[in-house]
Amino acid sequence: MAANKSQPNKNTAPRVEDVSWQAQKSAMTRDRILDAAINCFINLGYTNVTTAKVASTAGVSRGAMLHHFPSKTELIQAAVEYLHGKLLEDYTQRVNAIPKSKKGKAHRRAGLDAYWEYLTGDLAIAYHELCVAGRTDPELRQILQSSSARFSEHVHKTNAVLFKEWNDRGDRYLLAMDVTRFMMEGMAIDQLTVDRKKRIPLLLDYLADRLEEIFKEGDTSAIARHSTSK
Amino acid sequence: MAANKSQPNKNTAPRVEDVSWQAQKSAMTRDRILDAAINCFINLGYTNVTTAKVASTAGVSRGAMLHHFPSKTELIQAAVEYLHGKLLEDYTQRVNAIPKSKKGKAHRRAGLDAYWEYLTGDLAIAYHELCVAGRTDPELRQILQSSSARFSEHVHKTNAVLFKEWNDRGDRYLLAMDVTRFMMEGMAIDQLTVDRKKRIPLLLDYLADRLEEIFKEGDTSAIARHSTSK
DNA sequence: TGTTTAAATCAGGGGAAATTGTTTTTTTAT
DNA sequence: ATAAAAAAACAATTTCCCCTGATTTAAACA
Repeated sequence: MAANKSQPNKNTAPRVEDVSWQAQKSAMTRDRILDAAINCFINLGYTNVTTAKVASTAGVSRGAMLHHFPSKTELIQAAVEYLHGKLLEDYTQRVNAIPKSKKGKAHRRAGLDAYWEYLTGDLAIAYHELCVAGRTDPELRQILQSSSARFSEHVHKTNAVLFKEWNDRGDRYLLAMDVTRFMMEGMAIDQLTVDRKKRIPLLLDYLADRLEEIFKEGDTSAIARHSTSK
Repeated sequence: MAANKSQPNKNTAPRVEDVSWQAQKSAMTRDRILDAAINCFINLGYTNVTTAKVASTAGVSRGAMLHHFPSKTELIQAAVEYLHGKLLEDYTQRVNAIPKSKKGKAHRRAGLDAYWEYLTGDLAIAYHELCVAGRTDPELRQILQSSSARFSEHVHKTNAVLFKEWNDRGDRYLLAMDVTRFMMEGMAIDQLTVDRKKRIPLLLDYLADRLEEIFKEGDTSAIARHSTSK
């Protein structure tokens, strides 16, 4: 579950330009620890995470962890950044897994489904929990803010690439992004409390149709109606 | 902010069938404590709430609180039920505050705004936090579940009365309810993290237009489009 | 190749802080 | 005067963070 990197092989003669074996191993346990921290977020919830739990989950001693993260704060900080990275990776991976054969409407619909899978995944749930906890935990809030700035930047760029066919649509693009995001986030959050799985596909269909409406070539009725009602 | 009940008046002669003054006073401090507990949820976050904090917030001693709630669990339990009551009251109050003069589209739009105010209010935010915490706290989860069953029942009935003009619309009614709820919940959650106030009215306008579309008399295109895409 | 050196890892514990439930004392109303 | 309610001090458990000393391992060098 933890690091799926290849084990450093003692028999391969390391060349001088290679990072030393020790450094490799060190980086590996560092990642093991961060993965363990994220798993603790997922399984225990942020408030129940202690350094001891993370260490035991990672399978390292607390003393060992201390070499990488001298204090709990630094551990959390690193874990949040690591989580941001994994979130981005998870998302782009799901989007990239969409068959290239899908075009137009089918492609957009597949994108919605991918986003849904992402949102209801463990990583996104844990991240949401962190945000909620940050409301009353100034230190965590600080960490999240400084880290999420870079994250948002990345997401924005990634989306601009993924949806380059639409991002010259200005307001429509922003509207579609927001509607999708908020509605699906709302659905995902609700999923935590009550099980309404049966209605999910129905609602995704509805949302997909609304997006088609927004992006319909030359049709400005949705926008027009919107701006007049304001 | 706490109890806005009238102080029990010593001069009013209590009749035999009246509850005794002591009982009144006792019930009053009970409510004070529960209000304090909810304020603690709001200000400290569920995980940071301790019995001592609640007592000091309520302005009573811990010993006094023990008379009403012998253990922390019982306090939380009572507070959750109390919160459910206040949520329902908050919501219906906002809806009832809509001027009777508003009809049709304007009425629906006012309903949306009222729901938005409710969702972004302290009570709803605290409740959401409880739900999130319940994911990894079995005891709290239990409490929420047993209490939310009754709550959902109430909400359902209340909505059926509030929106009696539409709840004979079957699927359309359910669709509108879900879309509204999820999109607005998503927006409200996001509000916790980043400040996107500028886009909120825009999105509420869009949502309002979609609801009008759903409820447009005789027009089945939205539903038709939806069910065919399934 | 044998030896040295420095880094990484491990095991355990100290000790402070916080929280909960109990018990005792004081107040208040009947 | 008495019984309920509130206050306050008490006790004991638990939790959790950080540090110290010992051990292993890799790399550096003669």
